[in-house]
Amino acid sequence: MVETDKKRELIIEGAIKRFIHYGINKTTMNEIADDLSVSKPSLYYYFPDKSSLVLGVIDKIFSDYFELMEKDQASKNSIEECLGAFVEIRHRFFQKYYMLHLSGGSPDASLNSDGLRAAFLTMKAKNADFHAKVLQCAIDNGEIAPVDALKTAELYLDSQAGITSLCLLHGNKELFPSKKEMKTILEKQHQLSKIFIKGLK
Amino acid sequence: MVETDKKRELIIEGAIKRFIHYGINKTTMNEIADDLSVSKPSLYYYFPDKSSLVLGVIDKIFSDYFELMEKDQASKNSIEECLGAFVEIRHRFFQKYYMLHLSGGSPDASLNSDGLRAAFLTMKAKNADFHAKVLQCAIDNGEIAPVDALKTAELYLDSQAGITSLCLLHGNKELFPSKKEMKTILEKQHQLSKIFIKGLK
DNA sequence: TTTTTGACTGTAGAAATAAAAAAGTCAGAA
DNA sequence: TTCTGACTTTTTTATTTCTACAGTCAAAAA
Repeated sequence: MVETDKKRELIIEGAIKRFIHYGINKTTMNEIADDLSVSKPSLYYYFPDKSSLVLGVIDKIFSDYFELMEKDQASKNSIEECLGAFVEIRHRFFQKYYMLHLSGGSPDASLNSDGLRAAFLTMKAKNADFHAKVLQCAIDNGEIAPVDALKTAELYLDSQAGITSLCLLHGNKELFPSKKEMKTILEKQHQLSKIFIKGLK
Repeated sequence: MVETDKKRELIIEGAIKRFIHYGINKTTMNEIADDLSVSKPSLYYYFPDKSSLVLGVIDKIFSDYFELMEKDQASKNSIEECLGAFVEIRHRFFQKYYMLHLSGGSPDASLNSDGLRAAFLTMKAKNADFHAKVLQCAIDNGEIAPVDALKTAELYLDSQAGITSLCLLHGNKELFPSKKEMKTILEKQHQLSKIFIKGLK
């Protein structure tokens, strides 16, 4: 059974490589299989369908994300420092996995199955919980004034994601945002983040 | 010539009525003409093409918007009160003219001609200037700390528009946002607005 | 001269259809 | 238990046809 899990991981990693370059919809099960030098039915032996594979991919990516976030949190001592670092982490993940359209609703119909939508909402909730925890720490430390930590974390994340969503909407309609757009997003997120935290004091 | 301007206004108002219900793309020049009991070439006598008419419509709507904003500003004395009232005004306009997709980039290809895009950017800049003016007042009053008023106004408006953009992206994919979504947007905008202003003190 | 119109044209987008590609299955081999 | 070649079914894409709309014009009305 441990061998099976290993194979599953291998397939997920192979899928991610393709997804990063071509997106989910433009990657076929055959391509993933060929990359790994196995047949398509082998893939279907480990994953009942493509959606399940994508689900596995999303789980993997977010597990990496949360691991990184938690590791980074430990090394920071002020809430400003902490959230500033988080902006950077989110930005890196956003850039790396942009083709998977993991941020926000599905622009094209990449992830529109019920299962994927649900998984994505779970991750969003987990992210909100994580940020709420960080805010609660800051409240307990007296760094910021007492507020509903979860509600505030959700608003904070919405404001951050809103910036991204807005910039992409206005920006060039290429399939990939330009270097300059990316920089603008990052800067605005940092600025907004700073003002937001200050507004919580 | 004053008669001509009157006719133009009448056409614009007729066009707005149709646009509000069916959107720009699903409204034909013939329908607008029929509503006004004139022929299509009459419309083309006053407007060289449909884009020009849409441009006229946009000018009218934003002129109403800015008029209302300026009137409202006069009756408020704190920056919190002022921006809170502005959130409400923007929300009303957003709701009323939703079908024109005036907020953010063109979701479907409603306004994609160069001229319309330019007009829209002009309005956005005007709005930023207006909000910058309000912020500058607050700075001069000592209500908030000194900052680059224009840059801050732009960030503020982006954060507000970002909330809208994000909620619409996640929400139901009907052609019109639900009552509940609208309420959520408004609430989040108010909350974010309050924290933002507090963060500027 | 200014404004309006009926009758027209070319084009852009919708609808329909055909072709291609990809998801998913299965009997059987390793 | 894990894997495969050969297959079927569904989805996507490309192509064509058709329709409805934007925009024009010569001429009439004001």
